[in-house]
Amino acid sequence: MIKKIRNMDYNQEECGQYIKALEEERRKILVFQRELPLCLDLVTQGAYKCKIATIERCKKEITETATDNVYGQSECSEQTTGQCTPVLEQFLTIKDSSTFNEEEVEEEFEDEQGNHDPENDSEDKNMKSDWLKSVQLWNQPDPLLPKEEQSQQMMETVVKRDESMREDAMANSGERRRRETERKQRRCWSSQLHRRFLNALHNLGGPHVATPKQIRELMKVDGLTNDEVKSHLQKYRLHTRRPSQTVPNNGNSQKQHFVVVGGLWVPQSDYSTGKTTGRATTSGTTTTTTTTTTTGIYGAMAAPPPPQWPSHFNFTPSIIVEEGSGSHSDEVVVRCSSPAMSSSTRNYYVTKN
DNA sequence: GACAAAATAT
DNA sequence: GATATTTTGT
Repeated sequence: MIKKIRNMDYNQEECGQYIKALEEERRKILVFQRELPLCLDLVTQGAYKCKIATIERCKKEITETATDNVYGQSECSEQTTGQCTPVLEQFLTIKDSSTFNEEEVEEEFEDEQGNHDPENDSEDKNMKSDWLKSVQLWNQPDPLLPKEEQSQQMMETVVKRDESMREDAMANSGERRRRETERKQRRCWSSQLHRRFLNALHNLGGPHVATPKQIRELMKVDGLTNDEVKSHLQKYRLHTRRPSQTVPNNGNSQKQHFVVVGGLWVPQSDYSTGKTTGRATTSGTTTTTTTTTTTGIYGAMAAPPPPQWPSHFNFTPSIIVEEGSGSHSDEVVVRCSSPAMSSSTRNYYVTKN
């Protein structure tokens, strides 16, 4: 008897381990459920069937044990039930664990999504029962139907189930993707930050020589990422690139004018107002194109800036002053906390002098 | 809807 | 790292 129970426990343990392993694999595959829906299906089924098998075996064993007890009497009536109870518990927990694991997986999603809608629970359960129903349909085809139709039905069920699973997987992965690819908060390039950027750019020999990484390192701004610098640099390069002749700038006295200082576009107002100190001397790359008159300004420039770009910045001489100063403060880092503040430079490139 | 900035993908 | 594309805010 005890031997029997031990044997049973052993089998359960063995099967439990197997289930555990299957579920582990299932969890792993779940990550690739979109690519491997069938694998997931197989593993899930494997675990499920294994559980069912264990449950059935346990039932059988229990029945046998009960029968033994009834007829074999005394021996271990209390002990046996005492030992059988955990089996029952295990039986229950197995079932629980089967549902639990699905829920666990879902919880993982929910955790990632961060929003768990309790109203959907009933729906989930319905869906689960549907899933189980389909399994049942699978295993127990309508006895009234002829064989071909049964197999047809089975196939349909399989296909349907496959499709629904794939759809689920798609939906989940889509949801997951949406979560994963949630956009980071926009970085606002304050004038100060941009100044640092320009400064670094200048130190590195101009926008076409400097690399994002170098720039970032030179800027020494906490939390600033390569990507951000890269993006900014791209925009900068784009805007400082030689534009196609037709700059709708002519006669627009509203627009600010710019000059090239050391390969950097600087508003003429800043550069020509005598604010520019000390610069002009450094590296060989420094080509100070002196300012011209308001009208001829772009003619002297290698690449006139687009009407919009730097006009939002105040290219103050502090570009040079900050040079080499190892100090960096977080104050230059501005995160657009509210949507209203984000995006347009019109709003957030404010001079902080 | 156009546009620009910033983020993200290739 | 450079460039293209997408998303986002105005």
